[in-house]
Amino acid sequence: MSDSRTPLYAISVAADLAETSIQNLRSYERHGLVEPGRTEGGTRRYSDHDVTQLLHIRSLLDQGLNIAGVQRVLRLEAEVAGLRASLLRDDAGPADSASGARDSR
DNA sequence: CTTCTGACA
DNA sequence: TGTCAGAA
Repeated sequence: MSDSRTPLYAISVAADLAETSIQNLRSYERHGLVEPGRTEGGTRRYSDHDVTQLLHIRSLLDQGLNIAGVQRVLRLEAEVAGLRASLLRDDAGPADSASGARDSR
């Protein structure tokens, strides 16, 4: 499977893809909006999924949301993604439907 | 490339 | 508060 979470781009490339500055990307990482992988040298490595998330973050920020709001949306989207995954996981029907949203931090 | 500090709207 | 800019 092509993992969309495989580290591909450096921070400069991710900044160009996300149409933002390197400093901003580091700010987002500091606020926990994104968690890019780290290479041996300690350089960040942004994956395709991270870039998509970055574009989403910029969209949310442009819409008037702040870092806290963006983090909230990101968390909710991650939660809905997990819920959707467990929903259409198998047609047999999830025996324990309770295993969806357990800890919402 | 990384981190920190400072300044601006 | 978020973004930009420079320095080590």
